[in-house]
Amino acid sequence: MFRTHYCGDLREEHIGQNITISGWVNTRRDHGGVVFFDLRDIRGRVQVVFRPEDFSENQNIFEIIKQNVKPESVLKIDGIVSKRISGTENSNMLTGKIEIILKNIEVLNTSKPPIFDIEKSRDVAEDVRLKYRYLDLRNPELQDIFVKRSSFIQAVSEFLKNENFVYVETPILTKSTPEGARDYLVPSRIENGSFFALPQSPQLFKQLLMISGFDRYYQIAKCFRDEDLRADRQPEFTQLDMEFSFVTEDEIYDIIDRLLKHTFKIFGIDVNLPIAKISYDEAMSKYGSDAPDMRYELLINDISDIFVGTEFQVFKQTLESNGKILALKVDGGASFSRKDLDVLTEKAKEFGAKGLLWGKYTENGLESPMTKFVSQQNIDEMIKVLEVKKNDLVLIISDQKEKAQQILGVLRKLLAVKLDLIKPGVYKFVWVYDFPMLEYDEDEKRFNAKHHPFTSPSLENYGDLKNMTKNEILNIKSRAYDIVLNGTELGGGSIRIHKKDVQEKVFELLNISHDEATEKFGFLLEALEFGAPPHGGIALGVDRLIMLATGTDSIRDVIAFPKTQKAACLLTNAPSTVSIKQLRELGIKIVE
RNA sequence: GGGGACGUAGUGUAGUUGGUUAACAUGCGGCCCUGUCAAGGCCGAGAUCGCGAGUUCGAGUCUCGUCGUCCCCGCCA
Repeated sequence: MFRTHYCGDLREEHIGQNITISGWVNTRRDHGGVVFFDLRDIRGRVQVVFRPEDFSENQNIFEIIKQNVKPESVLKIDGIVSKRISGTENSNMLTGKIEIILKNIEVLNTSKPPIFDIEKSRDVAEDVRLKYRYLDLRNPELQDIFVKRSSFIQAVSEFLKNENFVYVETPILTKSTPEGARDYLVPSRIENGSFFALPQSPQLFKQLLMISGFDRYYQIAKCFRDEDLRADRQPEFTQLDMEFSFVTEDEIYDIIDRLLKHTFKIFGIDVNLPIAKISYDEAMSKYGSDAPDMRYELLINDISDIFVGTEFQVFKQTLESNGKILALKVDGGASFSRKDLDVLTEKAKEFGAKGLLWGKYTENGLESPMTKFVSQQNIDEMIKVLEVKKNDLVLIISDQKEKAQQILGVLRKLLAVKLDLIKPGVYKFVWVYDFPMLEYDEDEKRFNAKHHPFTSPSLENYGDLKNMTKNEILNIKSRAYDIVLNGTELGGGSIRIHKKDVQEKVFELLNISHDEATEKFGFLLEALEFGAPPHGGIALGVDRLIMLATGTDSIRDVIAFPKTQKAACLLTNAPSTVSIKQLRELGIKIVE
């Protein structure tokens, strides 16, 4: 038997017991006579004491202690749990009041010196960590994240079982639908020249499951998108995917609210219900983002009206081309240095701003590059409307509405960090609803679905699409919603289209021809004709959720074997070349 | 596709305006040490400064290229 207890579970209550533990040597403290070492397993670590006086009959053990009690070797220890000598307790360890008096030791395996210090692995360069990920994952902090991730999934299953959800697995080898993200493709051996695609989401399958009558479905679904990576984006990620029949938005909000409250307890986070709701338009105009961070105010203001009739060319041109003049008032920001303002300006330009206007309100009035061009009356009014106080800073972007909102949204986040407005341990959820159904792609000169093409429009009677103007079409809202946590989109969903004629009309709007729609989604359109129930659903990004809930800032910390920014696995060296034989079977030739 | 940061013993870092023996910590090896918990003390080994060109009497340091890791823009319905 390898163990009677886990190392990390031993406490004062076990004092006097003969126990057996197995684990890895964490640190060794050799005093020449008495030797201490910590043994570590998934539950924690405990101090083992080797007392030479106990082994005067057994010289062999001295050699074992010397040679094999080394970092990361794997030992089985028989011993007695003892209360530590008064004054030698370690309050930093959960097992710090006791220690194990070694009676017998068995070396289960040796270890080369680890590439890096396990307990400090998070300070090591990431490529080294990823190459030796199995060592990195011995770090208790990382293990804790994965244990919590596991508890989260278990709590989800428990909760959804009580709500009558059925767990169904959908295919990984599926059909390419080149809408949205780039697909990962898998060549077919049976039919050379044909390809499967890995799912970007189980979207269509879960809708089919609703048509099959499963009523409520969920899945912990692996999804794949062949797009460039970010700190919060991996090519392969996990979604908690759900779909409901006979459901309205409010019922979905309610279940997700309760699901989040239930599962966030695992992270020691209390979620206040109901979760707040904000319309897309309000989120954009106040927060400059469709994923507003509600942990701080710093709201965007529209000051266009003040400058109607101004001779200041920047504002004048914006207003003439139906743009907006938007402002952020930054409390105490007048103390920003020239360099601070340059950084903000650079950031604004990175996101497409033509420039960033600023004004510091000081003893001498407004100090700003625009005072030369704007009337004092306008400035006074702006100060009044924005309630600018002495020592405040005003940042102004004058541009097309959406762009100005987006840029100030970015600056808002930057300023919140700079001004330390974000208090640790605060978790603010918000639902965003009433999304526009479509957005216009300037490059391709066509409409794209903002959510996806199966999202129900919110208008019951959206009339003859052919007679609608571009602006009217852009004003159609969809029955889509996102759940946002601390300024990060955790997930999104929608009430789907369950009528064939509506789905066809939407395809038409998206400039997807009848033939194309039949080719790509014919199976769905046909299924909609066989009694598809009204349905809707949502998917939550599990990796992002765990990332936020555990306070890590990289998605790679919550994925056991993540990919690098070039989508490679440094541990296995994937992707890699394959044999000519494999390629021949697939009918694939590599072009140089 | 684009912008930026970084790359020096196993690991984490320092290395001045280019100057001859590349430093420190930790880890590793040896010895000493009976209450430590990042144990301590002494000794020792360990680096073609990511790779390749170039400038120079001389390059870790400057230039160009290249590879890799990270952050961001585009992209991610």
